[in-house]
Amino acid sequence: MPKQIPDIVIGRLPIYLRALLQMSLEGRQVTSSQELGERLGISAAQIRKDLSQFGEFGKQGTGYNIEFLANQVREILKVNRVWDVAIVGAGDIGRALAGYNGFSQRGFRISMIFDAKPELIGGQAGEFTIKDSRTMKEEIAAAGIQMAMIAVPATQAQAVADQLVEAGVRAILSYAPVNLNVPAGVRVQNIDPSIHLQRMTYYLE
Amino acid sequence: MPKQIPDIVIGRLPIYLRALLQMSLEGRQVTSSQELGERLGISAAQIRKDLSQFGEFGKQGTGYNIEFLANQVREILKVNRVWDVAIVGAGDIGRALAGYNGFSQRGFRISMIFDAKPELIGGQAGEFTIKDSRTMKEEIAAAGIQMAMIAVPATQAQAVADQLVEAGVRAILSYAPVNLNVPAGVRVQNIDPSIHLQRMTYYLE
DNA sequence: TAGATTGTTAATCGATTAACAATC
DNA sequence: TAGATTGTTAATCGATTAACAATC
Repeated sequence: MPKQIPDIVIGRLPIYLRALLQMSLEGRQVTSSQELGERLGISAAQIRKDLSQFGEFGKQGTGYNIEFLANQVREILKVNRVWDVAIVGAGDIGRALAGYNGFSQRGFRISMIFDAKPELIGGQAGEFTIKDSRTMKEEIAAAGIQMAMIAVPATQAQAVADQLVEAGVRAILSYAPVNLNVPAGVRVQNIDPSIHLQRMTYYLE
Repeated sequence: MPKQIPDIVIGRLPIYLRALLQMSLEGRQVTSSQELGERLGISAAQIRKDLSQFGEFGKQGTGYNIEFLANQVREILKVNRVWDVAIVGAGDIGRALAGYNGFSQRGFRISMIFDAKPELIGGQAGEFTIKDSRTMKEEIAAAGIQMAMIAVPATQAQAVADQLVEAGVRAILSYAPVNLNVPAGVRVQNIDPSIHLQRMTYYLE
């Protein structure tokens, strides 16, 4: 059995990766846990500890080669490959996601978009033709797609999630402002701007 | 000095509130820490512990009155009032946010939207006229706005954040895929779909 | 009353930090 | 070599859970 890595550590790796990519864009070759920590507001010790769960990626005295470390983190996170992602819902958010070109550099490729509204089906969203969500389950299953983003109204989200799970999806990023219940083995991440705003008002006057 | 509440507790309160609102919509009057916990995948003990940081909101033997508890949580989070929020960036995401009607029930009101592109300035985004971002700092300061959402390209985000801080904004929800550095006392939340997706691929095969 | 559920304490569990030998 | 920084251990800190008296 492989060593059990805390989920909170997994959650920080994408942040590290994003910072490494930015440093790389700035033309930097090498960094240190201290520098990375200062940029991210995370302690240097924590960064070293997190990375040490997976191997030894640095050199004493000099730090980490940025390109090398980025590749290692990509490998750990399994984003050194391309994941097909389905979008469900072709409203404002679904279309914004379909047109977003930031996914490809990060390991993802939008592969289908679905909606239930007859007036949207057959229309365009980014470079995709919007498909009928009645065919969703079989198309996703046939394509072997494991990841999906939900951008449908709150009232529809649970039903969509259920169908996605039946189709074999095991990772869901939901923009619907409701809690989704899924079986063990299926991961869910939520994006709800109101929730994020409400996390901050407590500290305001 | 008021008791110091862990940020992780504050982070769960909006989740509780959202679940309470949903129960309320379902016509329910009363719930228990156990029921709430089952819906959210959180232990009942944790919910009781979290709430007990702020007061005694339940009744032994019966549980919590949903409407009452929701109001208490709103008060704790300070979303029993309306917060004006500025949007910076009128691309796909900014316009989706400007047109989103879910904010008003959750304590927020979009009040302005800005962009730097001449061809967008003066145009419409939802019910708003897009303003010139050169006037952003003074308009936000004049209106006393404390919250903003950033929906500009990654390359612009830090400069925008700096201006927002200068204008008096103290809570920023950023959709730009970069880490923002802000002074102490300013809170930042990030929404980056790639980061959320990358948090899940580790668990896939 | 009997049953249910809270609020809270103490115990457990897990995450973060400090410190430093190893070494580039 | 001297200085810097890693990887790792042990100590600290903080969060979660279990358990139960209080009480509705």
